[in-house]
Amino acid sequence: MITIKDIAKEANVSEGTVDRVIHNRGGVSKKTETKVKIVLERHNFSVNPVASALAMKNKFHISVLIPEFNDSDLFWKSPYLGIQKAEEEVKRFGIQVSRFTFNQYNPSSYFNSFKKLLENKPSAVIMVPNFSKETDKIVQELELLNIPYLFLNIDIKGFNNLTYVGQDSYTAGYIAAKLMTAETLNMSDCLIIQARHNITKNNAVFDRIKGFNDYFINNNKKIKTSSLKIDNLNDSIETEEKINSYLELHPEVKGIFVPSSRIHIVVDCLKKSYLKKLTLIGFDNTPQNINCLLNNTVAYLISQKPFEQGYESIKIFTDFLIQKKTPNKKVYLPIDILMKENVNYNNSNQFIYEDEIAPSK
Amino acid sequence: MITIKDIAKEANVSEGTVDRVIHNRGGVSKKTETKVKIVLERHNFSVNPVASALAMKNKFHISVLIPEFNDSDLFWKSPYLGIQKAEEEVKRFGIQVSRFTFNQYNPSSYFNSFKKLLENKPSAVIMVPNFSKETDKIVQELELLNIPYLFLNIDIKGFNNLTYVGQDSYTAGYIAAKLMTAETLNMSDCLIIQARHNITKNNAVFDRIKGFNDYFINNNKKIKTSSLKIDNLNDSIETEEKINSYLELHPEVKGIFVPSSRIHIVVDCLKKSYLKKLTLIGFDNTPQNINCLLNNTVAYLISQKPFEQGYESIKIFTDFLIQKKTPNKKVYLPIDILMKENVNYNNSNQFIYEDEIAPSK
DNA sequence: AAAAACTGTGTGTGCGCACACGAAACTTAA
DNA sequence: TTAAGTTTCGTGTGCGCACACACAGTTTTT
Repeated sequence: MITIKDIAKEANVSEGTVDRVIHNRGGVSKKTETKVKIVLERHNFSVNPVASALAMKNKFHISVLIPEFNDSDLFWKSPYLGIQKAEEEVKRFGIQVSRFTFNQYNPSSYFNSFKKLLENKPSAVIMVPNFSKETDKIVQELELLNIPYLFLNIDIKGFNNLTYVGQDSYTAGYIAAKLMTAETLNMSDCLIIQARHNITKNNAVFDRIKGFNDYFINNNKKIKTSSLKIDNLNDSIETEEKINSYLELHPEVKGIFVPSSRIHIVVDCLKKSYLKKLTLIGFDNTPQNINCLLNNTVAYLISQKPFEQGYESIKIFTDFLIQKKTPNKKVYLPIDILMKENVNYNNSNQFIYEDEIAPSK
Repeated sequence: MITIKDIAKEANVSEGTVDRVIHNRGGVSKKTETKVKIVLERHNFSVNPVASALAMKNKFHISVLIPEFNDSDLFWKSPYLGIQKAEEEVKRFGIQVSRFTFNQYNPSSYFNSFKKLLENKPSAVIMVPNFSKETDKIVQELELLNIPYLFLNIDIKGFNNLTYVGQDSYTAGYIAAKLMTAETLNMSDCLIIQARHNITKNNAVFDRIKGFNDYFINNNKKIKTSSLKIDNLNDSIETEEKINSYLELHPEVKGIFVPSSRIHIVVDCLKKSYLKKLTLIGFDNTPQNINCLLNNTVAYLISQKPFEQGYESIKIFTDFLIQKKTPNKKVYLPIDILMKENVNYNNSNQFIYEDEIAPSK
C-alpha cells in the first residue's frame, strides 16, 4: 500500500508538498505541482482514510434536513434510522452528523429548520426538497457558501445537487400496475386514490401514477383507471365517505392503487365487504402498512428502501468528503416488492447484531 | 470520546497496562487488572477502531472458501464481487482477504482448496459448505485451531458456525408459489424441474420445494405439483427431450418452477409454443436468467442477493475481529422478487460511483 | 540598497492505539 | 547475603496523515 511518503520520495519533494497538492491547499509552484500529480496519477494514489480520519479528528460535519415523524406517519423514521446507523459507522472517521427536522406540510417550518442548520456550518447537506419554492432559496444560499448538497427521496430537477438518492418513481408505478394486472386477472377497472395536496407538491406521486397508467397503455391491457382525490387523507370521515360511495357507484373496480404511504388509511376506511373483493397495492413499509400485508388486506407494498436511502446518503457524502469520490448523478435504490411472505425479511440487514432489536418472525 | 490515555490516568497506571488489560495480554497483577477493569466499565470504553487499525497494519486475515464460477454458471460471481467490494472497504482497517475456489461438483476439490486455505493461517473463514461429509472434517480442523467460521449461502445445521448469511429458502419457495398462483390464475398444475444431484447435496433446493408445496396446502389452492428430475441439467439434449415430452403428456401444466439458478437452461430447451403458454419462475439474478426476464420468457426470479451475501459476510467478520461484535445466529437477507421492470435497479448499489460500470437502463 | 512582504518548500508534532523493549519490584536459588 | 530469575509495569516508537510552523529564496516597497 503506497503512502504519501513514497510519493514524496519518488517526486523528490517533501511530504508536506505532496499533502498540499493532494488537498489543493495552494502554495505550490506549477512545476512541482504537475511533477507530484504525475506520480500520484501513476500510482493511482488515494489517501488512507483511516490515517486521515485519525489525523483530522472531527473535521467534517454533515447536516440532514428531513421531515419529522410521529406515530401516525412513521415513514420518515426509516431514513432517520438509516442515517443513524451510518452515523455510527462514520463517526470514527471524523464525520459528525446533525439532524434537523421539519413539518412536511409546513413550508416555513422547512425553511426555518434550514436556517438553524446553517448556523452549524455544515460541510455538506442532505436534504429532502419537499417544497420547491423554499428549496430554490435554500439551494441559493448553499451554493453561495459552496456547500455541497444532495437530494434524498424526492427528486427535483434543475439543481446542482451532488446526486439524488431514492427511487425511480415512474418505474415503481409501472411495476405496481403489473402486479395489479396479475392479481385482478386482467379484466377490471382500477381506482387510484391520492391526497389533493400531493398533486402539486410531491412529484413522486405524479410519476408513480404516470408509470402506473403507462403500463396498461404499453401492454394493451384493457384495464381502465380513474382517480379519486381526497382533500385530507387523514380525515377519516371524509375519506370513508368518498371511497365507499365511489365504489358503490362503480362496481367494476377490482383494484385500488394508493401511490403514497397512506394505504393503511384507505384500509381503515373501506367496508369489510370491499376489503375482501378488492386488490390493494400501496407504497412504503411503515408499520401500519406492513400490518395490512400481514392481515391480508393489502396485496403488495412497494418499498422505497427508506432505511437504505438514509444510510447510503451518509456513506456517499463520507466518501465524497474524505476521498473525493463523486457519485453518479442518480443513485436509484432497488424497487422492493413486499408481500405477506417476504416482509419479515425486508429489514433484516438493519438488525444484524445481537444487541439490536431482532425482527419478529 | 474517551481514550486509553484517559483511562490510564484515571486508574493511575500507564497506557501500556490498560492496553494489556483490554487485550488480555497477561502480565498484569490481579489487583491492577480489576482496578483498570472497573474504570473501563464505568466509561463503557471501546477502542477507537480507526486508531487501532492504523496501528495494527494488516493484522487480520479472512479467508473465503467459495465455488468457482465460469461463463456457464455465473451465480457465484456475485458473492465474489460482493466480497471484493467489502474487501476494498476493510483493507485500510488492516483486514486482508484471500479467496479460495473449488469446483462445486467435486468434493475433493473442496477439501483440497481448504487445505491450501489453511496454509495461509487465516484469522477467520467464510465458507460455502457445499458437501456435508467434507464440511465435517473441515470444521473439525477449524475448531481445533480455534478459527471462527461462518456459513455463506448454504445453511447446514449442527455446527458452531459464528452465523449463517443467506436466504431463508423455505420462505423463498413459498413466495414463488404465491407468485405462481397469481400468474396462472389459481387453476392449473405446476411442474418442478430439478437436477438429480441436488436432491441430496443442496438442501436449499429441498427447502424451496417444500415451501413451494406448502403454500398450496396452507392456502387451500387446488394447484397440483409434480417433479421432474433430470440427471444433468447441463446436458441440453437430455433436458430438452425430457421436458418437452413431459409437457406433451401433461397439457394441464401451466407453470414451471425451477428451484435453482438453471432456469435459463429450461428456457433454452422449451419449445417456443410452450414458452408462450407457460409461466416460469426461477431463482437467482445471473445474466442469463435476467436475460430471460427481459425477453419475457421468465415471469419472476427470486434473488438471493448474492452480492450482499458476500459483502455482508466480510463486514460481519470485520466487526467481529476488530470490535468483537457478535452477529445473530442467522443473518437472513431480503427475499428479492425480480421481474422485467425492476431488474435494472436490482444491482444499483453495487455501482454507486462514476468510475464503476453503471447499470444499463 | 536595505527592509519588508511574499512565495515555495521542508520539518515537526500529534491523532489513538499496538507492541517491543527495558526497568523496577519482587521472588527464588545459591 | 547476593546473584539470578520472574513478575509487573512504564516508556518509546511507529502506523499514515493533517496541519502549524520555520526558513530559505524571491519579489516588492521604501
